[in-house]
Amino acid sequence: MDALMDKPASRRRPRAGAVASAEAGAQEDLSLGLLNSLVGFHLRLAQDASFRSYSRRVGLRDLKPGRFAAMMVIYNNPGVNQTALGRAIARDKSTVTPLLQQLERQGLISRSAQAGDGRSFQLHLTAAGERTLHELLEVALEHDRKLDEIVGDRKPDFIALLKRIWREVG
Amino acid sequence: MDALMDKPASRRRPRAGAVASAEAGAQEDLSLGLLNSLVGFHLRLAQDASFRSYSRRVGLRDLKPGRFAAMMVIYNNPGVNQTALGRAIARDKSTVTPLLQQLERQGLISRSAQAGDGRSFQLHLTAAGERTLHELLEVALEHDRKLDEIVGDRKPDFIALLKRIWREVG
DNA sequence: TATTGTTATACTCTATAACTATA
DNA sequence: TATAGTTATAGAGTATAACAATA
Repeated sequence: MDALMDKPASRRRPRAGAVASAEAGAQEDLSLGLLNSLVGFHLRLAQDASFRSYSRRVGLRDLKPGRFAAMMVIYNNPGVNQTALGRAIARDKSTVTPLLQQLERQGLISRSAQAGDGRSFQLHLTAAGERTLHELLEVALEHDRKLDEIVGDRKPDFIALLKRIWREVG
Repeated sequence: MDALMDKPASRRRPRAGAVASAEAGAQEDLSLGLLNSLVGFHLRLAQDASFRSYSRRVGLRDLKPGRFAAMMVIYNNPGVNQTALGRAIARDKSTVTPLLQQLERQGLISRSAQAGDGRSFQLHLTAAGERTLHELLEVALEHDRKLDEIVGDRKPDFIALLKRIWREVG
């Protein structure tokens, strides 16, 4: 198993400061070793970069990815309840509650009692919510267009892989 | 732009409870609409799933992905300083500090003053650190093997895409 | 008993800004 | 002035567990 621990021999004990003094663009200068071949590591960095980029774009108009996803699901599944929504976006119901409370306070969604079941709410977007979603969608698509440029025609394949990871690794 | 907002007509106003009553495996039952074609959304879910899976595996032995990545970089770049390390793993130096303090307290890394520059530390793994990294690496590889199964021979391509996202979208 | 939603609580990760000490 | 590292602080996001109302 020691092959796992191999690192470039020339790096074993570099003269002091050789690596440490690399300043700008350091991430290219540093060796990542095996880290470089781990899907999980790159998944983390890519997601991180994508998230930050989206946040920057959407920044002024407030609203974060989690809320955007929630609104999309409500839009596409009017009347859905909180628990099912949570499952759809892979978040616990206790995470969903404050999210929806905020959206409701902002007048973007409505929560109405369900006829048959007194425990659930039916979730709907308000007119204002649809307008907001519309704007957010444009920002999201603009952001994703940037990703599209990178992914190109491998996009369907790429998304299929990400879906399988989500479903099979979780 | 209204094509953006299209949703399945049959879902426009489902009879009450139709969607909300879907319980197990709800994420397949709910329509994600355009969300489904956004790279960013799937990136988020896939990363999330991968992270949770890794945490579960490594759980008992403590230590999270961020720390693992830091140890890998130190291992592969002995003598690196904290700022450069931060850049390599895409984290601010103020995020790196407590991380390294903990690793030092646990005897996994050493921080020694640098000859030429009194401001920097040189980071090295201790013998215990190398042993721990070795174990963690096995867990990480085991985890990544699961991802490998999914990605298959598209792995180089897949990683290349993730890297480009990280570098170009950030 | 099981489920929906709420709350209390706590934890992890992260960054910004202000600081010290060096350069 | 500029850089390395630390600290104080704050904020996002999340989950677990206990709970009330309802099924």
